[in-house]
Amino acid sequence: MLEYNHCEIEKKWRKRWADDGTFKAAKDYGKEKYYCLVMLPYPSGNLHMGHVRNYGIGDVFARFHKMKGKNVIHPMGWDAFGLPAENAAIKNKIHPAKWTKQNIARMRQQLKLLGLSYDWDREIATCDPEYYKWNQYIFIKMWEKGLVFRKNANVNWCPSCQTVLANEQVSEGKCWRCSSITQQRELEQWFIKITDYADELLEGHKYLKGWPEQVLSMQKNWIGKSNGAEVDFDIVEQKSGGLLEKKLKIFTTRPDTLFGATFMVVAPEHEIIGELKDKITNFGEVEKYIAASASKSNIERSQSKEKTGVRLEGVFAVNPVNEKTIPIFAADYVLTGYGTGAIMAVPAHDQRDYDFAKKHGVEIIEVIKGENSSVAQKAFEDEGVLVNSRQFNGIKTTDAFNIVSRWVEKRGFGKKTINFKLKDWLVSRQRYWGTPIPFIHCPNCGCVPVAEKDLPVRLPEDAEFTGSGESPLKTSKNFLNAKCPKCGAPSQRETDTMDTFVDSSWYYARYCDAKNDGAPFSSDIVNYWMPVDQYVGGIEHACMHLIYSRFWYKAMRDLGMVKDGEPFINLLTQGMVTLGGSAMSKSRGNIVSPDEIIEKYGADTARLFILFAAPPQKQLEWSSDGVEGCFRFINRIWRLYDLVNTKSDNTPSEKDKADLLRITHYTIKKVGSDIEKEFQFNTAISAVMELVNALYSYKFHSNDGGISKEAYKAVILLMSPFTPHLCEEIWEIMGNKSFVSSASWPSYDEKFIKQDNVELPVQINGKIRGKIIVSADASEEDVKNAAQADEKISPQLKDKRIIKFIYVKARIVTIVVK
RNA sequence: GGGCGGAUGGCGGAACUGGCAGACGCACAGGACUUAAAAUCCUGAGGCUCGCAAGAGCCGUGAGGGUUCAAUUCCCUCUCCGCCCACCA
Repeated sequence: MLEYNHCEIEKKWRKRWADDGTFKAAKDYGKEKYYCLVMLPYPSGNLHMGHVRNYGIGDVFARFHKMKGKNVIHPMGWDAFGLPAENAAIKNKIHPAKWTKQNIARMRQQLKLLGLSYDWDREIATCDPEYYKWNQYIFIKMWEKGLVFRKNANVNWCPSCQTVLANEQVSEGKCWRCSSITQQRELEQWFIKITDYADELLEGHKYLKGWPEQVLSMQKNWIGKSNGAEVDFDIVEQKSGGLLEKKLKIFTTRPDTLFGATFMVVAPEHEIIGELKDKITNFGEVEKYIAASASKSNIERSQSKEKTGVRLEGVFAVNPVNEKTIPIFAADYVLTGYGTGAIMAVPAHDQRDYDFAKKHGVEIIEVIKGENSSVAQKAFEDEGVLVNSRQFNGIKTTDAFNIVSRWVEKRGFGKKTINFKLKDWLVSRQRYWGTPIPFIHCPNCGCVPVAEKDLPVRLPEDAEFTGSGESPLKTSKNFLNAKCPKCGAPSQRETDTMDTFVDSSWYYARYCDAKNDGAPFSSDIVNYWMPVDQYVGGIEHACMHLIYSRFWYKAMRDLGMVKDGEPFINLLTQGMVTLGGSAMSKSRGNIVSPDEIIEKYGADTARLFILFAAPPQKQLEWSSDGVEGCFRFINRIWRLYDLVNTKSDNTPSEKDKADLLRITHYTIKKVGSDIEKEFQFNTAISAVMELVNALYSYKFHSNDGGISKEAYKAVILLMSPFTPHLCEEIWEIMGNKSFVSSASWPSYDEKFIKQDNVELPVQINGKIRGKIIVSADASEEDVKNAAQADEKISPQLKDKRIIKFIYVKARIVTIVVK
């Protein structure tokens, strides 16, 4: 056979696969399906080793299950909207669409070089109107269902550029372009009511059996369900002593500590401060504090050790359980976005309240007593028994939660309630390169959705990208001016665009029916392919993308578009490929491109190497050490063809043949289970290496009745998901007319794997003292006799008494002596 | 501060459910082939001590303790590293 020429071989099979349509998903909806999905890339411009790993892993699953006889769908597309394109437009005066299309062309080329088994007919780019039309369509459907609403929210604002900045464009509180100090500014924004699904998102975890525990736990924290109570506190004016109509509603997870509430804290943004303006005697001071905390970034606010705050003089709250009047503070350690934005402070049993109370000289009352507990130095946050709590004294904290909240509820000043950390999804962006939100603002009718027949609302091509002033969409008169769909009055279009997480929340469904121009997809087709059988992507998407998608799918179900509620049944979160400790990314500038390796060694080597280097879930610090080893292994497989077909004068014994048969069948079993169950591609590959090593040391290739030829055939089949071009070439040389990619995965027979005799280590008092060979199904008595008779073991037992004899079947013999 | 992971030779990593730690590969060393080199094939190897050698003994999975005939694996305490969240009441 000729020398292994990766260039020619890989080129040849890329073309053959494309011409043949080998990887097109069949429209045979009666067949068992397998949906293999990899997270679609952002077209940053260049593939890096992290991509190779991600798509290499996906490709192994897709190819493996195709060989297992399933109808596989394995699509690819581009998450093509987003900020970098717009930044490039501002910096380099290139239109975002052009920049994005160039990048896609380049990266598609690189992906194709890797020989990934995609059905390219289903390729999508989220920036195409044919795709984002359906973002708009579904968005309007959600709006009709009451899932979309508008309210005010803060954005980062650069006063010098007069523009809204993304978090990413703000570093250390300064604008990325002009370094001005940024401000917070309130704008009316679009939201999606993901909180309606908070409970279901949590409950749905029980269906996600194939998800890593780590991701489920991260999502659980993110959704952050907590049981507690809302309690109303009356407010009195100090001067008149009169009760005000206004009440202060707080959320607490510790209603059992109500008697220990000695002050109240509201977030600086809390509306009650304005409402009590006339009653607060130090309002000037309070305003100053509010302004000071507004200028702090969230990070500053959260990192400050010091608990700052200001007392609202002239008003008091009344603790409803004991009618005590207690002071009210405004302090920025309380967040406006969580609960009611106000808390009752129980300094004895919450460290943050304790610190604040010490600083501002507020009373600390102990209401929970634990064993040797004391609140002299710090808060006591553990469980205990209620004290100083009137009729509840002596009750355990574990019971008190319910007892106290029921009592509060009966008395009418509060109720049990559930709170989530999960907030509604702010989906509007004041940017150009995203899906236009399809609404029109009419002076008569208000905010009106664009009629379905007029979708998509296309991005205008004449927008200007200066980086300053309002959103580029506002610079296009053609875009901006429109007629009201209801009354026809001259109106203006909404100029906000959608968060790109919208695009990636349902792309997997579009892949199933990617060319549909009458609907986002046909429900029947999606219901055949979905849910995704194996999703592969980075752990960094554990919370945002993987929660938004789950939500979106449930919302589509409630819109009658799909039948189930969970889009991804199994999830593999692959570890990042890092360089210098951080993930490869264009913005960090630590990209290692696969180009050089592909050119020098070929795509098969690149794929094999990244999968062999570590198990898929593990973080991997990049190093090219070992690439040569993988290339060598590929060459070893290549040359093995000649060796296996070489005439030999040696005749194998029955044992030689049985040994080769055993390792062959064992390897088939091992590789299949490593791919399917363990996700351990590195050990799957090393198992094949061992089989190849065994074939090299085997001396009877032509005289064994075809056993070694079968073993070699197994090597080619088992390696084909990892190094497909190489295996196709050898498969053809072996005389096969069809593709190895479409061949059946080999099967194994346990009867060949089972060994007649096993070697057992013999331990005496915890030390290995010898080895014996016994029949695999020998009885404990037989093993004991064999061990005692062994020439190395028997001297060790002399003059000793055997206390214990343990035989772990086919593993180890342990003797304990005295 | 909270949550979730992780730590094994010079390096990447392996070890089923508590059962021979270091599979497989890299790097390294020696040998064969070669005028020579590359490539290839074969062999060796965790550390320490003793021994010319065959071999023998001891130590060894981040540190310390525990359970067990037996611990990389289970329990307790601690250190370091990574990721996510971050004053969540």
